[in-house]
Parts: sequence; C-alpha cells; structure tokens
Amino acid sequence: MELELSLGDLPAPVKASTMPAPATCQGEDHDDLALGLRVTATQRADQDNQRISIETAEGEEDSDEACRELPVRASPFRQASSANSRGFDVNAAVPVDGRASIVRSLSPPSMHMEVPVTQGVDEEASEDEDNGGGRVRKKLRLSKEQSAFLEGSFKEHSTLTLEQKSCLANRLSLRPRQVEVWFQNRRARTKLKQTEADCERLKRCCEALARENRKLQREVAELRASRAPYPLYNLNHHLSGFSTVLPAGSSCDATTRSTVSAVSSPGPSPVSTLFPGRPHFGPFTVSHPVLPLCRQPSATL
DNA sequence: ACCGTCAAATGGCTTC
DNA sequence: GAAGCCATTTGACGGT
Repeated sequence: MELELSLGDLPAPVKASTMPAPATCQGEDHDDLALGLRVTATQRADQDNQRISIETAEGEEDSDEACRELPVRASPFRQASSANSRGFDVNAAVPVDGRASIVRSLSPPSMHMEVPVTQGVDEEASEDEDNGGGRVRKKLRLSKEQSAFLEGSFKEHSTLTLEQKSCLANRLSLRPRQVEVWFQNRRARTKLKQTEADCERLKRCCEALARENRKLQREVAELRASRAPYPLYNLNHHLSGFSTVLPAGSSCDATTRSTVSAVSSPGPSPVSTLFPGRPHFGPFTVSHPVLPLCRQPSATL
C-alpha cells in the first residue's frame, strides 16, 4: 500500500502573544469608539442594510452585553498606524466611486484616521447601472490591528452572535457583513489547517503500516524459503498473541478471528476450504495484509 | 509583466 | 427564512 500525499508542514499555532490584551468594550471604551468612529448610528444606518439599523435600534444595552463577552481590547484604532503588513492603508486608500465614502475622524491629527465606509454590497446590486453594468468589486484589506482584533475574538469563540457581530463591527469600523465574512473565512482556514494536520497524521500512520507490512512480507518470504513441509506450527507460534489484541467488534474481527481459529484448530488443514485456489502455504498468505491493521503497532513477531 | 499567494467577497447549498 | 458552510472568484501584493 502506497499513499502519495504531498502536504505542507503543520501550521504553527497562533501565538497568544500576538493578541491584544484582554479588556471589554463596555462603557469606558465608548469614548474610544467615538474617537475612531465618527460613523454615527444614522450614518451607519444609511450605509448598511436595514438589519443593522434594527440591531442598533434594538439596543445599545444588548450590544454592550455582547461586547462584555468579547475579548475586546482597548481600541486598536487609537494607534496611528493603519497600514497593514502589505502596506495597504485600508483606512486611507478607499476610492470614492459613488459607493464608498470616507468619513473623517474629528480626533486630533495624531489620531486621525479615515474610516472607509462602503455600502453594503447587497445594496449595490441595484446600482450596477452606475458603472455601465460593469461593477468592479472594491476589496479592502484589513489593517493589522483589525485582523489582530478579530483574531482575538475568534480565539474566544469561532462563531458570532448578532450582538457580538455588530459590536465588533462598531469597534472596527466595519460592516457587520464584513465581520461575518471574516469569521467565515477564518473558520475555513482553521478547518483547512486541521485537515492538513489530520492528513499528515494519517500519512505517518500509513507509512508505519507500510513498514510493518513490508516487514511481515519479508517474514513470509523467509518462512516460505525455510521449506517446511507444512509450517502451521510456526504460524501458530506467530499468531499466538493476536487473540488478546484484536479490537472487539472491529471490522477485521470476523476475518482475522476465523483465520486465527482456523489456523489454530487441530486436525485436517482448513486451508482448502477457507482459501480455495490459494498457494499451498496456508491462510497466512492471504490474511496477512489484514493483520497489520488489527495488531498493536508495537507488537513484534 | 507575469506569476503565486493571501484573503476578502460572492453565490449556491445545507441545516436548523 | 436566516445563518453557516463551502467552493470559487477576485483584487491586492510581493517576488522574480
């Protein structure tokens, strides 16, 4: 059995040290929000879809409550830098094309940030004519701080409630939809890494089994070469430990156990009935490929 | 300029 | 019907 898997290295776990320090986004931080987010509720309602305005209307309290559960830190947007690792300044480089606008913060110059405000894409569908039908999807890249912030939240919970979503969106000057999409993509990445790790583990397991298989085949060849007239004694000797390690109810139980019992039983050879047409060496030749899967990996012959 | 990679965004499907 | 999942598309960026 040969499996050819080409997989990358196991992903390094996300280091907690890269995460912002824990805090809440409760009350005291709302000033920060106001600093960075000159996007008022009404403005946001204009930009975003109606669902969002409902969320806002339904309760500041609920939002606060949700925020309390979030690993929300002091607003990362108080920091001056908004350029991400690739040098794209999300908060400055948003083109104004009729669908996007820049809301300028009223905070001091050192804290100035330009918050990109784009309309919900869902709403844009009806505005395609503006671009002659050829709407170009504008894609912003999240800043380091935004990503770190979201990452911290993701560590706490990989899914979001409505309140958590809107709270995060408010904090990060993003649309709830963007937060939602980020979490979806993040879950996808997590799953992908998990799949890669699983594949890697299976690959190693497979290699171990292949080694075991080759080893057993060598032993079979040696036994064949020994020219014993009928090597059942040797087989019984080799199989003597199997009955204790076979997993109960496993799929290989029936085959292997019957094989073992058949081999172990005295009297006329059961070979001809169990394995008609097989070489004269006995059942071990046939059942052998199954055996490695049923034995303890550390078992030695 | 081209290519590969990353990640945001989209649309379809499934689940509850 | 809303939300999540998944495959895919798309845009931005870095490396060559």
